[in-house]
Amino acid sequence: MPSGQKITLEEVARLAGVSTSTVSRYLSGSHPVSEDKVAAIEGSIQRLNYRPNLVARGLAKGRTMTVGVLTQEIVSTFFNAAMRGVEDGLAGHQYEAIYASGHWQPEHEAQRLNSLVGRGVDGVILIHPGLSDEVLERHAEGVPMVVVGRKVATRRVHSLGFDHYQGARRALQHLLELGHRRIAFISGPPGRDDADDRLRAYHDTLAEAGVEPDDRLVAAGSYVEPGGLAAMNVLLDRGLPFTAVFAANDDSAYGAMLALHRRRLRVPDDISIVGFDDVQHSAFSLPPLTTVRQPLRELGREAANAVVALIEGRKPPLGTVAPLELIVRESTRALPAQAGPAPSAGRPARRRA
Amino acid sequence: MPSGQKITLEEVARLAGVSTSTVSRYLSGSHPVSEDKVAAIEGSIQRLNYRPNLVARGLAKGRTMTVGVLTQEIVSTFFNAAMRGVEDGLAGHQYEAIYASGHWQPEHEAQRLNSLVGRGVDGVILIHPGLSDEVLERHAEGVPMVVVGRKVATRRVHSLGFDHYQGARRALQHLLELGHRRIAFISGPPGRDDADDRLRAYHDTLAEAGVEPDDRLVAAGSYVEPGGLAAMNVLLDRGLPFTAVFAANDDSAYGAMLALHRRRLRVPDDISIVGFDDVQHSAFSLPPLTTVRQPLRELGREAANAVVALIEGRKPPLGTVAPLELIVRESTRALPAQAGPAPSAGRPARRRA
DNA sequence: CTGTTAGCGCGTTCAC
DNA sequence: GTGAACGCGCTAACAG
Repeated sequence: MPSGQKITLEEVARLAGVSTSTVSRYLSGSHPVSEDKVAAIEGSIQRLNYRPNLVARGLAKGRTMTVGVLTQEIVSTFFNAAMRGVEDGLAGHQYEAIYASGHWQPEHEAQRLNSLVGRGVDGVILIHPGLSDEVLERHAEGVPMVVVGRKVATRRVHSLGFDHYQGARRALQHLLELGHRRIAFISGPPGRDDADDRLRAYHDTLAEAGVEPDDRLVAAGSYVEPGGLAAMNVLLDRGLPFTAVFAANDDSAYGAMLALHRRRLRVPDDISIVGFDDVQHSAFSLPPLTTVRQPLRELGREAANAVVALIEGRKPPLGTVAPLELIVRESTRALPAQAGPAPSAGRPARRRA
Repeated sequence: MPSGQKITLEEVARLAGVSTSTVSRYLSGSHPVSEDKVAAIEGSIQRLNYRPNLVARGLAKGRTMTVGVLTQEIVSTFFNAAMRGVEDGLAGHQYEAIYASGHWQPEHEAQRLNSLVGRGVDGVILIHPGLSDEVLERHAEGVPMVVVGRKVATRRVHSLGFDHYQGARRALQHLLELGHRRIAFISGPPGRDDADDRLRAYHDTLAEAGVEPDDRLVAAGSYVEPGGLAAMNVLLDRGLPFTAVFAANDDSAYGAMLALHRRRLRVPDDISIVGFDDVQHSAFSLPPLTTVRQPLRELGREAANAVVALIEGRKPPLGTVAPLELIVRESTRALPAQAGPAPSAGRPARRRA
């Protein structure tokens, strides 16, 4: 009795002694169906182990009840947190997500986007897209679109994101409050909004605190561990003293911490370090990392609600995006006020032998 | 001239002055089409910015050129490595992947699987499924199915996986070669094949080396950091000396390392530790973790090739799955042969104050 | 409430 | 080579 596979609505109808429309109506609940027919239909469905063909349904209705989610990398704890949020959010409604990734290549990304649309998704969510605003705008003509992680200067695409500038300021203020003055910065890939925002916050916050900026305290990272490691080495090799580092993201911080470890510098005893993102691992690194938490899952959830709203013709609730929060753990500590109360000169970091 | 959205094959045909069949043939390349018509069609497609409706195509052909990938968590560096491999592998053929996750709940998993099939995927890849062999077998009647990470005792579903037993043995041998004898083990969730294999390897390998097993040196972890942390605390609290720990996976190792750190025990000076998985972060932990690498991406690629073969009626190439490899980094070190050459008694770990 | 008739957009015979 | 039908499985508009 285990079914082969392809049972159609028609067979169910025949066995139940009704028309296909009746079965269809029963399935969708769009119109009332008499008690006895319902019973017959349910029995029929059971015996045949019928499962509706979503493809056919999609063609007929013009809607597939799916939304496409396009990220840069499926393989990334970072993106995934957002994806998980999208899953959560969609589950509440009747939609399902189908994912695709652009692998940081705009052309590939565009192609995947086309594929998603061709596949009939009712809406799309782009997480940190690399495509230009114009390209996005054009595509948005065809499907409801919401962009996560970047402001898109275009109505017609709904964009959602955090205030990285404020988040970064919190990190810097924390360091400042701990008495640090010589604070280095490991940047993210230049050109990306979020990376630029964090850099800007670095400059502004220090300036406001009366710390004169020193570009030699800034090194370029790449948002991944090897970049953080290299950047820290550059910083150390320049020979300028500093007592704390703000890394543009957690992964960079990990790379930097390894570089420090290699030179026998300890965190936070010799150098304090704060990251950005609060990826899953950050609560368990050695030492646990002080960082700025991005509630990505929540953001993903918001995004899901927004697309669904867009799809159903409502206007998406304006971003109630939570503010970025500083999570203080153990990679930062107050600068011992040993060399007098002078706040303008931190204790220089020890250099390698 | 930017299109609204829904241009159909028919419109393309009309504008090109040919029939829909001709356009269809041009698109699929199934039959030759005359030069001039080709030109007209191409022009028409360009001007209209036509994109085929994959849903309709799927209905008509009965194939959607997609394979469903079902994992436990989208949000997991571990699963994702395999997913990335699947993406790679599928890219080579014409297929695309659509993902879904079961969140460790078999019912949910079954439901998602149904949804994938209903959505018309031509095949499915299940990564570490929680569903029983019987359930899998039943579903496999409908779609080509390949299971990754678990042996399914059933023809009809093709399963692919690593030899965790051998991998774990390598880890233990490494520790043994370094002179360790008192080796603790932090297990994974009991009942899972891979976890059980690793535990078995622990017992066997030590026994073969003439080390008498001591169950008090085994603590239950859960494959996630908090579990590793708790397990290590249990181990330490038991008061038995040990000089090395084998953690059933990297995340457990991280938790364990944090526990050690809290008690001022250093890795590898006081305790050596080896993990399992080699997740991305492991090359950058402090210290970088010695671990057993699972080439998941390769495995994912194999899985992709296997489904495609199954779908196209060929028989999948028998698993050429690479052996697990030990990656020696800095979390393990030779036991200083201080207390004489006696190999049967390691230096006890210091206990907390 | 329910059966009948049309399509949804595209692939695929079948004749020409 | 090419066009005219028909059908994939299901929903929707139209009569009863």
